[in-house]
Amino acid sequence: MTSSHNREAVYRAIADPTRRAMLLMLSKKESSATELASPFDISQPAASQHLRVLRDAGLVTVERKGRERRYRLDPAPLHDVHNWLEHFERFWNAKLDALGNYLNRIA
Amino acid sequence: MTSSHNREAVYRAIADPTRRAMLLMLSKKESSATELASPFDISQPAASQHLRVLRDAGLVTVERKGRERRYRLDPAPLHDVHNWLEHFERFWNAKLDALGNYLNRIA
DNA sequence: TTGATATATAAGTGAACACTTATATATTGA
DNA sequence: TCAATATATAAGTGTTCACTTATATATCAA
Repeated sequence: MTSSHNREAVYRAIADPTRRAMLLMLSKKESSATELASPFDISQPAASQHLRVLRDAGLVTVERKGRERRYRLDPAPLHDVHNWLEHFERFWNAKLDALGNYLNRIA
Repeated sequence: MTSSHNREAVYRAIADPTRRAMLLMLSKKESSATELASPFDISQPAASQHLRVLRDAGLVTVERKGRERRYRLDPAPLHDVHNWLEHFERFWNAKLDALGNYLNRIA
């Protein structure tokens, strides 16, 4: 169980606002497919397809529970994105520093 | 100049590996379009189109310099992505904590 | 001025995307 | 057993994407 997920798939998965919202919902509580679909004005299959993309990206796990599927967040793949972003962190820190300096100068 | 950039555009921009690599290049040094295109096995217009997407997302700025265009990173829009990711940070911290506990237990 | 260089835009193409309706499958409860 | 519920998959469609070649524009250098 190498937890090997396509690194590309994560970026693709979070590129869609509906899927990002679903992930946010799952960060609050695990949910059924129906619950995850309910806030969105899309058909049930459309929601199911979004959940599939999230599954393929390794961002959620599913467990059958009666006739429901309980979806649970697996945030691990998001770590890749976070790590990538860290390459840029010093830049916006620098910008904020520059702003801070400027504010100090005029204050 | 409200620096208002489409929030969606950022996620779309970083969804492509070539564009992510370009952003990484620009985090090292500002570069011309040709320099940015050179590592990739794509046509000059394809690279130019990628740069356009990055521009539209507000991730780069351009300055004409003779017959070159100097591209410079503007990491600000990435902050949105970073902020969004922070909703999940506690989860992977929790996971790492659990791992840490486990390691402590067996060590 | 003319040719080379740097870059962008236009137009076209195939693949991927997000969605739909229709249908299949499994589970529950009457 | 049968109808309702929960979900996934299949098939089709219009849009977006990443790419190509062709072309336009601006600058530089001879």
